[in-house]
Amino acid sequence: MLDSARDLVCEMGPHAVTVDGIAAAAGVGKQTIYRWWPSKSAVIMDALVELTDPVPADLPDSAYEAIRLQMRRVARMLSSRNGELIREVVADAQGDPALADTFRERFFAYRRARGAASLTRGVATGELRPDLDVDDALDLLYAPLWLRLLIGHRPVSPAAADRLLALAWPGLAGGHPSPPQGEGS
Amino acid sequence: MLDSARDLVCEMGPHAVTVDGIAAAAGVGKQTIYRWWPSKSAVIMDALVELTDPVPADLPDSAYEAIRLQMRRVARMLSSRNGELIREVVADAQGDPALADTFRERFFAYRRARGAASLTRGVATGELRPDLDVDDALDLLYAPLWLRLLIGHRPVSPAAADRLLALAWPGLAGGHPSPPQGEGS
DNA sequence: CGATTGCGAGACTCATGGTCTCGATATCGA
DNA sequence: TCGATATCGAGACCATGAGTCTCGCAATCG
Repeated sequence: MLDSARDLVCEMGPHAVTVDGIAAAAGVGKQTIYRWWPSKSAVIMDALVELTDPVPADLPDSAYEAIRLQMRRVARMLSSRNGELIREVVADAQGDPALADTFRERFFAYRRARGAASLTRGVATGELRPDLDVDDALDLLYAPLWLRLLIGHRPVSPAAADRLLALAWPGLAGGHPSPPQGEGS
Repeated sequence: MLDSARDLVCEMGPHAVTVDGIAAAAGVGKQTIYRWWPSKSAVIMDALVELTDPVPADLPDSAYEAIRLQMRRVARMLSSRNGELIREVVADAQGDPALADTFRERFFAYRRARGAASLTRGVATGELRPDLDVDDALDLLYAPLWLRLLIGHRPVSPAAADRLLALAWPGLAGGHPSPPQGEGS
């Protein structure tokens, strides 16, 4: 039933999702939904967490290629119908701190950890600069994709992922570690 | 009155803003609000556009410093109360394409153009690589700040802006233009 | 075969965006 | 000065959708 709810949520558009709609589509009573989930947002959250694809497992040895693959995967996910779910949850999370926490902990952080692993490995193998701040690097690489989903100013595509990685890479790999004139205020 | 509405919107939290609330706080009737704006979201949009700070005008000659200053300014804005307005608008924009368009055109693109100018100038002066894709670079630099506002996984601070710029800089300035093994699929 | 429980269905409450109406006030013309 | 008209605050009203309560049916259990 959790599955059926998830699928049925995906059926409809991003904002056309109502609890009545979910209940009707799933062939259950609204009360039954509220028996398991505390709120509509929680349902969508669970649908989101459900679709967490199984670990990709076999990543290339090259950190660059591994990260590229992960970025492409994220781009694909964000541009799929699942992206609509994410937009919905993120929208609801503004002004609902509890939901925001849940989203960060159960979805965002999980994916982020996977990306962090590749970066950490890259640091270990020397492909990435030893003093790399992994969190900053993750933001640099993935935030553009996420923002494109949320703002819609540009398309989220695997090609965009490739370009962004290529653009950011020298900084991550360890070109001259310090820019022009240092960075203190 | 447009101003008063803006201020009063800022008074309240991000999601605690209701049209009745705005009307009451502004000391006007709801109808009067709907005389000027088509929807609640439009009111907040206008409040947002209103606070577009006047052009900073004097930027340092160094592209790096100019961009750094702009990023810090954005970080400050996003972490101010105006950030709350933005969160509200972006949230509403999910599932309201018309509002999303308006936001992109009247707020996002405007700010983006300012950032693009600095980048373009940096390309002209040779500080940035000649083949730089300005749009990609803008995403790389600013998206992390925006995403931190919207997801809240990390704080939006001027220090973060500095770190992100420093991290991205080698790629923008023109370290080895192509990463390890090209970038074709 | 009867009692109890589970659940679909849908009525109900409440909040909020958006519309309609009224009455007071302020302006304009005579 | 006085009446007509327009403006606007106030708030009633409607629609929608989240979340709760109630009912009745049916399946299970004793």
